[in-house]
Amino acid sequence: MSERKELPPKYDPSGLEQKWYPVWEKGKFFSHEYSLDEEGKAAQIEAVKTEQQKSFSIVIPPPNVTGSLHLGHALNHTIMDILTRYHRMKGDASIYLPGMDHAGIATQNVVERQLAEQSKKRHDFSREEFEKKIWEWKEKSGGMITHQMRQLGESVNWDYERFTMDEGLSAVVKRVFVQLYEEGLIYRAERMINWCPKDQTALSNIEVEYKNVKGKLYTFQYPLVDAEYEGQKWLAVATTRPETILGDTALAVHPEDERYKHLIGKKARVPFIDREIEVIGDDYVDREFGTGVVKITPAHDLNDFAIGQRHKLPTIKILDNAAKMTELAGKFAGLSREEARKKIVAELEETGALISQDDHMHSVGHSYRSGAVVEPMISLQWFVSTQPLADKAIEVVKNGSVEFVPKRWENLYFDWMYNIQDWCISRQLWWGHRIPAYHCQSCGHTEVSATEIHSCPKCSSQEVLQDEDVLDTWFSSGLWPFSTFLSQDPEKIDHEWPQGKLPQNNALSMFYPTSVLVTGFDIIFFWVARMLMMCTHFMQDIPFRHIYIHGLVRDATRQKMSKSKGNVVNPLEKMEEYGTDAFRFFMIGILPEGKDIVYDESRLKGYQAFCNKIWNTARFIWMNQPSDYRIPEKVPELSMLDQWLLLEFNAALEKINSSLEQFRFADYASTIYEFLWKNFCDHYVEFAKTSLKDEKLSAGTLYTLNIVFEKTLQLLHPAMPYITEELYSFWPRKNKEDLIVVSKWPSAFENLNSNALIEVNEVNEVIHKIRSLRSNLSVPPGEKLNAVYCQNKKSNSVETYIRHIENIARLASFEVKDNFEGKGFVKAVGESGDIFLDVAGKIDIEREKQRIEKELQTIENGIKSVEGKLNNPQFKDRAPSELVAEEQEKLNGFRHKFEQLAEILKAITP
RNA sequence: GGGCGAUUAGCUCAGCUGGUUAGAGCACCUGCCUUACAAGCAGGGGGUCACAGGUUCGAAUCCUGUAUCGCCCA
Repeated sequence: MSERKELPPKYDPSGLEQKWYPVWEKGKFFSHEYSLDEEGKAAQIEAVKTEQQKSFSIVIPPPNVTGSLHLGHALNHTIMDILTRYHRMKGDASIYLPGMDHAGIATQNVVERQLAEQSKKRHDFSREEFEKKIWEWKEKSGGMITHQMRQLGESVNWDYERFTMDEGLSAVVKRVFVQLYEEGLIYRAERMINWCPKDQTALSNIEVEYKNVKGKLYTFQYPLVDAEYEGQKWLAVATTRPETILGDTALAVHPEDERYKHLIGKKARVPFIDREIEVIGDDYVDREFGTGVVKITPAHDLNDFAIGQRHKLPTIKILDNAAKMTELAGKFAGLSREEARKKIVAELEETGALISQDDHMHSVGHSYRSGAVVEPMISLQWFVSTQPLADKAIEVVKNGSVEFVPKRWENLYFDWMYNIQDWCISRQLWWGHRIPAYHCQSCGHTEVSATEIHSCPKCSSQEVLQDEDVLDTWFSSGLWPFSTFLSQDPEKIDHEWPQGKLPQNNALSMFYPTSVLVTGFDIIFFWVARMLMMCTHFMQDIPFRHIYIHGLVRDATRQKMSKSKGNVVNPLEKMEEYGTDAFRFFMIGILPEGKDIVYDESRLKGYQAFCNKIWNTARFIWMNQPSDYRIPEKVPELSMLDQWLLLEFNAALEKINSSLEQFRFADYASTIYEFLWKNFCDHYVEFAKTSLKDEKLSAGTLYTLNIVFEKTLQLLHPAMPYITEELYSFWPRKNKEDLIVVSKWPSAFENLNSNALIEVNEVNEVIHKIRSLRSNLSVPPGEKLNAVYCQNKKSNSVETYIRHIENIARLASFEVKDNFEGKGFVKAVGESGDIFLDVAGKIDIEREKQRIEKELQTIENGIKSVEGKLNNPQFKDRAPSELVAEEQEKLNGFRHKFEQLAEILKAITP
């Protein structure tokens, strides 16, 4: 007899992660270069997929290198890993590609803060020195996320790990920039942009978050020159930003505003500054707002800028890059915007020019990264001309090449795409991809080139300097779905691209387009839109087939989780507390369809209990079979009970397959939860306790227990990788050395008798009815009763499984008879027959009466509802005839049951 | 102001193409330490499907309106 290792008696998740992850990683089982051979054995194959093989690919939405995984990531990553593990087991050439983006501002901030601790600043170093410091930091501390990803069990291919600043990806960025420039889709110009005074850089529109802020609406006198309004020499003007008065270049009124239209063309004088400006008419002005007169500061307000352009107004820049007042602000020069506002309001008040100041809620732009109030400014920056790119990106979603799941997120996408504005891509940072443009100091020519330039191609001057700015991080993230694969061969990029040919390689042809992008809706503009624009343009093909959008994880009170609120949950802590498997299952188990997710830890506890249940199920099987047991190659004879479980397994498998194909993860989780707990444990294992003692049944039972449990582990594996790998290693299957991670996804059992479902359901009903009666009548659990069963329709199972019923329902005897009358028996009416239970002297008649009355009520409701339908002549005419027949059948059933129950009620009433 | 979504049991949610006596998990109540599991087993209670109309033989499901809540854009 061969020795077998002992299955530990208690489920203990700790240690499973450390045990299995290195095995998977070192064995390269996450690599598509591993696949299954014909016998289902893991084998190494070439890195080229076979003809028949499908491919499945996911590139990670690159997390920020300074970050760590929060619950949102944990959810996101669990979903991606489930999909990848599922497709890998199905035999698809699968890759889940990991990596991070360089997060320009955030990373630079981290290192600047470190320098600040040593009382140093970025500018104390050269650009090269500073970049070197960031790389050092990245090597040392940037690995937080990869550590967490291993803990979470993510089956990513680490050989393909990418970073947006890698050599290969940087080469792609350069080539892309040059090509877009040559196509006229990148330009440099002075435009109104969003400026973050704290980080001292331009931002794109979507990096600005508008928040409603309590401010004040100041109304003050604006002096008129050679004009009057209602006998006064001034106009009342309202503003939320009095400090911008100094940069005013016009006053504006609505051209049809009867109050003011006669003033159009007249002059006003800017307070504090001796400058005359004109009163103009523009229908942008809202007559209802404030006094109906607005001041126009084209240099510091987006709308004012637009008006300024229409009316050819000068722009006067009164704020500098640090949001301090410039020389043009006269005596206020050097003050911050906040100080200047205070002073100006105070002076207006002193001179009596301030009419009122009222509390006012208004929307103010803040930098998404620093939180500072963003200053709209005119500035020389680089832009992507997005319209032509957006047209293609809209088209591929319109024509169904790319599908959002759930579909309605398309609306948000289209809405944004249709109103897209040019994208400001230059950032005044040192960390990022430096713009490959060179400015000649002598002739002013700008040359854009992927290779370094040392002399001006126009005037041959040697004084050529590379542009100081770097590109928006999302410029490189937008290329991620193909740059990650293309960067396999950095040399190819430089050799082949300049010849006008987009380089190809194996990885690209195998994995592009990727299968699905998994992300939160808040990121649709950041990644989804940009990836679609850039990839569709450069690859002439979509970046991904599906975009699966999930909600945000909120706390139990539906608040967004944030550090400042202190309600963040650290996924790593929860994984340690409950086990990674329970945590992962929890993440998808609570995932509603297209809604935000409410974090409810009691569910997590519940899934830990589920892990325990899985473990104990394994132990039950383990303890009830010989130590040298092997699942036989030849299928033994299977009873109806066995076939019932196999049929239930098939049903669960089908539901699981379709759930995963349709990204319905909560359905996947609940299907397997229910199958294992209810069908397998509560019903089949209970039957098995009797079957195993029966010589005729035991072989089939052992086979069924083992084969179904093994396959159930496989179905569970994508969601719960660790416990399934651990238990699989104990399982008495054919190829003992194989790992579940590369095992073959189950297919349905064949050649089954579908009557098993009906027959075993009948057995289950009989058991349930007896138990229910016992409980309702308060029969003590130890009391063994006699029972008789009269079937409506003859079937074999009930008679075959008398012993099972006796054991499970705790009966002294269970007999099947054609008809039965007996004193002291209580009768229960079931769908498939009547049950008589001998409870002479043991029952509580009142309770039983109440129970029956209640049941009568339910049936009566049913009868009424069906009768209503059948008595309606229109129903009979218009409803499909099968349905009418079905309803008639139902009614007969109800009536029969009703009569019988009424009879029982009469019989037990003294 | 424009758009999107939600409202089903105490809580979190299923219910997909209209046909159930409206479901699940957790919570709750009752009984049980029955040698796989008390992180368990068995039994049970609990809902006018937000409201009002409409379409239909038939509505939780489709349409219109109202209310409340949430999100996005301005």
